[in-house]
Amino acid sequence: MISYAEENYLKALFRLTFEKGSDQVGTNELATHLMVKPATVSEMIKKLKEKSLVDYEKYGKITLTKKGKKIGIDVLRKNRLWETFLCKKLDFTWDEVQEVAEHLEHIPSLKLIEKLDKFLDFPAFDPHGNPIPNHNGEIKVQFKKTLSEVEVGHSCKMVAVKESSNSFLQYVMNVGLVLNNHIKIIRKQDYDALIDIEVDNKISTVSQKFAENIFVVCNNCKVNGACSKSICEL
Amino acid sequence: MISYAEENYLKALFRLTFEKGSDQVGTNELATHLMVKPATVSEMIKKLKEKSLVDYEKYGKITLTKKGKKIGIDVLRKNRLWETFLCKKLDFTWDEVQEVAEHLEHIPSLKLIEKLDKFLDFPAFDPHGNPIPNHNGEIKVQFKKTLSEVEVGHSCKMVAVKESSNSFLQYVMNVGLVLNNHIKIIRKQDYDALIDIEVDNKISTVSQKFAENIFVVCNNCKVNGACSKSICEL
DNA sequence: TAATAAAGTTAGGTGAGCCAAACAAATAAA
DNA sequence: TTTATTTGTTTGGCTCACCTAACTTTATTA
Repeated sequence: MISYAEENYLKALFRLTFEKGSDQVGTNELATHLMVKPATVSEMIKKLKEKSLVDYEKYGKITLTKKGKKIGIDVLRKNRLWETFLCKKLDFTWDEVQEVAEHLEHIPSLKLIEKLDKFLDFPAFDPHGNPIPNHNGEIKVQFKKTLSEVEVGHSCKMVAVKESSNSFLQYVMNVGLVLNNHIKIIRKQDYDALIDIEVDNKISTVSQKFAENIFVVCNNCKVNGACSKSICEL
Repeated sequence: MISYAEENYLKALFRLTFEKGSDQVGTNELATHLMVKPATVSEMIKKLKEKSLVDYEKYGKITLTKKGKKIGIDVLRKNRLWETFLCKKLDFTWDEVQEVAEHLEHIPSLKLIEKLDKFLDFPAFDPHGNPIPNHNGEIKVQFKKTLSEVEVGHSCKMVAVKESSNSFLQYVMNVGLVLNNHIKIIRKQDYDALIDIEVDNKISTVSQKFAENIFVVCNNCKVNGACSKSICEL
């Protein structure tokens, strides 16, 4: 049996490794992410190792085993399906869903999540634009970059947000940005790194920090020859 | 802050008092209902008393305070709304919902439950025919009796089930009984208390025990002059 | 390379919620 | 009314997931 806490550790480990592109996670890093103390992580990792959910040697790095990774992905899948449900069916705004989904993701029922997936018509992306793992644990990956990387004069489409804090999400809404909006880079200020963007014929000025947290796919500048999707298998 | 366990105690206390029609609950009785040991109940009741959620004197009976009752009703409301959701939207059968709803009922978000209520179009009864408290904690009560009380020759309509065990619910389905089905009492066997009932022109034989767990409203025999509904206020 | 900083571990402690076993009170039966 | 039974309480102990404080190892930098 996997507890709520263990599920959270496995989800966090998967997210950290997936987003970094490296499967090496330190205990302090994990502690920060989970908002617990490093001592607590040391203990928990010991337990997860005994259950063969992570590989770990003292003073080394944590890596998920296949079994642990599967559970982490499943929790992430549940999280994102519930977020989608809250937005699409219950009219939550996207800054309201995270807190509730953190709880819903731990409801233990395979049938529930499969039925929910069907009810939502098998969505591939959640309200923040993040990919939703399918029931096999496969994840569609977009060749996205951050808004800050797009060159002046080029256009792009917002496909996801990197941060998920309420304050950031509310800020994004205030700028008038919505998922799939087209954005044109009008100007970049060398001096203070401010960026002028055009959305719906309206020009706004945003900071570098802001732009680093907006994911886009770019029309002019293909990555790897295409902006399409690939699959990240378990 | 109210924990999952505390919520379960308050829900159980409310259900026991509501179904018995008395607000006196013993610790052993509660322990049985919650499937924990009496020692555990004694401890927990001490805590609930400190939080002013129950009234209790040593070796006496437990009664809910107004505050405790409200929480109990709210948990029951969540439970029944989620059950309705699972049946109506996710195509769960009514014997599958209880287990999952036991978890969903503890998701802490007022907004969630109000939006869910609206999404389901403010249902007054759950898939088992049990009343769903509204957002003020008011409960519609039907003047129902058990199938076993209906006289031979009389007809009635099934409005709820008393038991909620999987085996019983599956049995009910196998007999071909569905909520709101009309049932006619054909014969009662004095010797072994078996009852012949007619449903959809099909005659089945059921036991006394079975009939005691089926709630009906009766066409021929009015209770209190009517079969309509009243409101149980907080 | 030695000193310092950062990262990670261990030991001991906490509250929640459960248990078994021993005990005490209240109620029912002889 | 005395005994037996049921009901309820207390004590000490368990696991889980967290903590602080002290310590050790590894990495960095002077």
